[in-house]
Amino acid sequence: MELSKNYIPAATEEKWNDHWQKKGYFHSRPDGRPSFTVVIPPPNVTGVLHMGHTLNETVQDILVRKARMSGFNACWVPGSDHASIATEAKVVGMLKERGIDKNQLTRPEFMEYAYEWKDKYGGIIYSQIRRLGCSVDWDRVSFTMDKDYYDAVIKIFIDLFGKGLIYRGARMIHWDPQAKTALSDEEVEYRDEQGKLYYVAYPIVDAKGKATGKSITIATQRPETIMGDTAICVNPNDERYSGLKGAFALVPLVNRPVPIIFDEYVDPAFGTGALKVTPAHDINDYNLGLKHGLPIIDTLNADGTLSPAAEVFVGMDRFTARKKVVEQLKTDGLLQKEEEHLTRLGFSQRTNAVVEPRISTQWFVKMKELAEPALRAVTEGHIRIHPGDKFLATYKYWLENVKDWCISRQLWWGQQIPAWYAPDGSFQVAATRDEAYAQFVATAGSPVGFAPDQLRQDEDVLDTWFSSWLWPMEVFKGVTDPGNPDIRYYYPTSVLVTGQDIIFFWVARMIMAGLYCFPDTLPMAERIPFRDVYFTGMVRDKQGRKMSKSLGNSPDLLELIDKYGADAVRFGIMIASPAGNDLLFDEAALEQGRNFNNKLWNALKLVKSWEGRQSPASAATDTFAITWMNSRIAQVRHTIEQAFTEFRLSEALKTLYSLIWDDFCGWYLEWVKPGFEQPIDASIYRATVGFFEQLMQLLHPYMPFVTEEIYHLLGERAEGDDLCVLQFAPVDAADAAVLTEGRLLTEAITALRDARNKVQLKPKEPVKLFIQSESESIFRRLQPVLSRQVNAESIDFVAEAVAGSLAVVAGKDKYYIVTEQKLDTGNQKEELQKELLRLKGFLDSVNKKLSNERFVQNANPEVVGLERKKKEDAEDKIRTIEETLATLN
RNA sequence: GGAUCGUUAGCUCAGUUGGUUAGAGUACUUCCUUGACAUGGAAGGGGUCACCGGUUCGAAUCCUGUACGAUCCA
Repeated sequence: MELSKNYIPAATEEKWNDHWQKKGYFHSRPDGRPSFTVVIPPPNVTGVLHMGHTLNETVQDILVRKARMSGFNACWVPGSDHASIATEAKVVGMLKERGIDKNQLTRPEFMEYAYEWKDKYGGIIYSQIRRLGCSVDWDRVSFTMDKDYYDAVIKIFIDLFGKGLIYRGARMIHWDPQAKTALSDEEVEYRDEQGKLYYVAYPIVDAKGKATGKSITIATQRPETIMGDTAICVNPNDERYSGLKGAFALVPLVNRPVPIIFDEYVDPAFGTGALKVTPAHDINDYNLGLKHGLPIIDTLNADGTLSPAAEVFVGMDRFTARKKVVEQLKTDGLLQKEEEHLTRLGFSQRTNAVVEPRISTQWFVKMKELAEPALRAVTEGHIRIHPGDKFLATYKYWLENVKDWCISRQLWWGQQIPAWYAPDGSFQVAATRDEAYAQFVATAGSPVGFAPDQLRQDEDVLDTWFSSWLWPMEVFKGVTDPGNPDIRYYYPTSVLVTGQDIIFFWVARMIMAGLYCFPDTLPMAERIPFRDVYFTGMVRDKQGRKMSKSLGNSPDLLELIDKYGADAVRFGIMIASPAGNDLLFDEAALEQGRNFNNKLWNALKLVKSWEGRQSPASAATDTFAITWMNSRIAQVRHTIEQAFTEFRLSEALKTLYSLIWDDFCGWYLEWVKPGFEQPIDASIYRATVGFFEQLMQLLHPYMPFVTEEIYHLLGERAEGDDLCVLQFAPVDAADAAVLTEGRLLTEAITALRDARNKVQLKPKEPVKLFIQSESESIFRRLQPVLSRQVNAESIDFVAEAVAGSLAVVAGKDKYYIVTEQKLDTGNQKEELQKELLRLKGFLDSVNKKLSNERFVQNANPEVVGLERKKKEDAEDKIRTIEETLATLN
């Protein structure tokens, strides 16, 4: 078969995806093997995979494929979440384009459109996961709005409510005026914005409302909330205002007298030291209001326009109203000055609207009781956070300071809250209307004065995270069908791979939910949702900026795969991705991946070209290359195994890359390569194919397509003999002596090539080589390889310098190159003298250490021994160079 | 403002409990196109490990502080 000049990924990727799937390799069902379970962090249905996902999915696939090839029953569950705010916004947008107003639709009608949207766009994510080569179990795709999943969410809600862990109440919450819904604390992103501080004078009046002619000046960033003021507050220790006890201030624009109150909360140094108190629109003011018994005047509507309570500018948007209020204050002569002010504003994570603090009746989860065991699960080591517990402190801090979780959202796309209201406003929590009615009857103890169909279900839905926190359990039906064979086999899952940005949103809450769902009679180790959490870093662009839609700096995954191939994309993102650190995404890394594919491909071409010209195996064949390659592979496999246990996947890949490129392609293949059109010994050919297969197997988790392709091209495979399920052989022990000899050989080759290079001796020009060494017997074994690698037509061993030769020193050995070419050897002496100087400096430093009594006394005996060895080596090398220099004079 | 982490070659990063005069990749320089691969080969140059001080026989590594940067939280 003719192999193409370069590797063409597109030709193989689809083929192997189909093959693996047809074979059902990625489908898992419980059996006698240990399980290795991973649940995908569900990307939401609205989106496409960005580079952050790509990194996450690649890491998971590497772990899963490695486990699948290592005796585990690997199960990777794919899925997506319904992303209630984001999806609803998209659906509303779609409706708008069709000229439909959401408010004119019934809830079921809206849901129909939402599902239509989900069916159309929800699949994009899955096709991308497939293109990337992810070995997920497609028979287990889960979605947070699936029937069972929906039921699970409702069940947990009812359960938590029954235990008093969910309550309904009026609190100050974060309000998204664009999506017109409440948000949890975590859904608010704070950013610094340049704003203005307005200094406004409030006339002072006495208790009877009579003007005193004086005024008090406050500084505010939000003049549009002035109409909601119900007090002015100053610090009791602030002497400037001590005369105002019992006085009142007149709120501008609405002329309402409000009391002047005193509280140490106020910072006298900020602004004027006087604070306007607007309990309806600021969390701190709200708390002040509670403390001082102030009335609450809510001057904003749900959509962020001014409400009738504002009295002025009613119906106007809050930001327009701000300008209008400022104008009016100017007209009234109450605006004293404006100054620039840097302020931190909260934005809705989903709609980017400026969030309003708002008092609202919502549903909350009590977090304290859930947080305590979740904290213990980590601090007691049942769950390990990687890398290096970098996030342990963050995790602890959040759990120790956690506030109640607002879980109701004023949306339709999501699980509708199972609370049923009677006409009098009282409610029962139950899965169905009938159950709720029965509960009303049971609670009343007598017939109630209304019919079941008069019950009204709560209009609101639950926060998406209130469904995704059940993910590791419910993808195996652990909530709706507890104790089923799947949940018993796959739970706890093995490792969770995710971004550090959702440590609170998701990771912490999953741990809470996992511990809550299983009875605490079970040991904690069986209740936790996963044993290891691996946080990947953030993917940034070349300049270190976050990748974001607004910057447009996030590349399109499918385009990258088209351009470089899925394997190269996986390689590029992994090689640049030190454990847990942010990675600067640069297409140059993908190029490196593509080049690596090509290198593998060309090595394949070379090996395949030998297939047809094997000569019968002969015992006399030199096998140093084979012994050495064997040991190198064993050595690297140890390193890789160790790296995997520590989730240092990038490092493992680097090691493997170097083993394949440098050792296998760079050295080994050159060492066993037959001469032009010469036959190759059959045993060497077989060994070479065997090494190649092993290397492809090791690389497979990282680059599944090209390795599977090469594995099949290397030889005829029986049905079902596929790399992706080929089990790893036990790791051999590496032979240290052979590795040392290998180093001696490669160092000799490099030194001799360097010497040739420096005297402009063409590679094609053959030389006679003489070696003066105490390791003669080793060199005799290495002779065939060495002579070919440095183009020596003969190698002889000598006891002293060869006259008229080019002398080369490498380590403790001396080499003499003899050629008929006229050589300019002028630099040779200088080079040696430079090296001599370096070595002498080194020897000095070693001697200094060894002559220091305290070092010899205090240091570890092994370390002292090492220093003595260094001293001897350095002295040997110095002697070698000096002897050589002497012959040059 | 608080907390956490970081600062090593032009760039991106390794450097595991302190112990060879600090390593990769990439970029750069020189040479090499006939037989796997120029998406390549052979070789080379490049770092007082942010800064100050301390602990130690010995510090990129441990400690105090400074500067700068990042992230999270308020």
